[in-house]
Amino acid sequence: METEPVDGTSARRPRKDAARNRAALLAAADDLFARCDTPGDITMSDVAAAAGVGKGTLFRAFGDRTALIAALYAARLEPLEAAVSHGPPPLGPGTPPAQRVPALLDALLCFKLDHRHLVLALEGAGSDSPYRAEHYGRWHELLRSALAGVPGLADPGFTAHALLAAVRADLVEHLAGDRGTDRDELRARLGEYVERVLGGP
Amino acid sequence: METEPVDGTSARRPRKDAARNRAALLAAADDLFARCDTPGDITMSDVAAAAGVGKGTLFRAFGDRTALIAALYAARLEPLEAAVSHGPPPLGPGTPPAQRVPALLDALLCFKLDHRHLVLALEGAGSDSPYRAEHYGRWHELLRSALAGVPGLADPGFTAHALLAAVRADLVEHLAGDRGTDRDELRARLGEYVERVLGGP
DNA sequence: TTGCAAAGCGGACCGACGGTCCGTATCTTT
DNA sequence: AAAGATACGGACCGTCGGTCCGCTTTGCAA
Repeated sequence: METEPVDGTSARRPRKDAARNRAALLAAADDLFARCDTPGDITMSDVAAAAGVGKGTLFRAFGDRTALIAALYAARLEPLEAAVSHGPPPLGPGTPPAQRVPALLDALLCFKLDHRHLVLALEGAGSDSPYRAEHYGRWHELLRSALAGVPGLADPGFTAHALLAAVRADLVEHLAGDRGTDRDELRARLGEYVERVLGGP
Repeated sequence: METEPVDGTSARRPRKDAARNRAALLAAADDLFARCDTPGDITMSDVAAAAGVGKGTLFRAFGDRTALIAALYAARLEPLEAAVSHGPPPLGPGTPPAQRVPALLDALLCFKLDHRHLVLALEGAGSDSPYRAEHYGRWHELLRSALAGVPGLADPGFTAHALLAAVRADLVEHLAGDRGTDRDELRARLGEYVERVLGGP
């Protein structure tokens, strides 16, 4: 006898305490990463303790450290991804490349400025390169397709990689955090740079 | 009574066995990092064992893991740094920026292609960002000063950061290693990109 | 050549961390 | 209410970077 509901999602409703603990863990992790200087300073035990649960619960809920951070990251990134995939211009689809490319990069820069601790934690957590993360692939493809509409660009794929590299979390952290560059100044610098890549005046 | 020689260098000649062991350790580490898939797979004990010395010797000689890798890196980078600081054009000083900037970045790209394992090991080793490494500062300053001679560039400092980001080790690894992009094709793509940044209309 | 400190050696040892396990407690369903 | 399923939690484990200290080697000097 099959009690499984017919909708394709094979996910069963989590138990109430499980859901509550998961939320507590996310909140605790977010808070801890926000306060600390270096993401590496926060241990998994710290997170579990701060959430008031055992370590087993933490690992049961998320699997491993990387997945925990990825879950945090995904939650914060979701509004931006929504704005990009079905929001109004200049981020949403249907915007001419000459406006959309700078807008995308500016949004990404702002996101990294606003969530430095998270992005640093994510890039520092995985032992494997950030380029294998699924969300990088999405952003690259998005930027590549936008760049494809810019006249005179020989290789939108490489250009997309290079532009995304200019807003990498640790570079942003270096400029904004260590060297204390002002947020708006940084945005302006990036804007000038992007315009130059796109092709002048 | 002062037995210290008068020349300012307070470094005492290392003992013969120490020098031999240090060399053996460097060779062993280089070999191991070259063979492995992921730098993280090589432990300090592995290196010591491969060199035929104890772990204490390894840490006595280099201090910690990061320093070991940095020593390897510095040894390999030295010829390039020499070519840049007092070699002939197009790398050496006295080259017009329009030629020197592409040459520098191409040389850096080739270096990272040739020493992928080392650079990945270095960037992956330090828990702190690569931007705090001293050699990054040197390359940034070098590139910045070259870019200062390019007309119409609003902020050579940011541009230098952005261009250096385009040849970061893990991006190069992603393109050349994972996606299997051909070496010369990659160089060509980078060249086009750099020209575009340099040569706005 | 012999003596003797200083320098170096090496591997047992340590603390920390990510991750696992399983007896017990809690929830959900009938 | 009873039973089965699910989750809890913290003791536990393997590994790794790094330290410590008794023993050996080296190089200087008499």
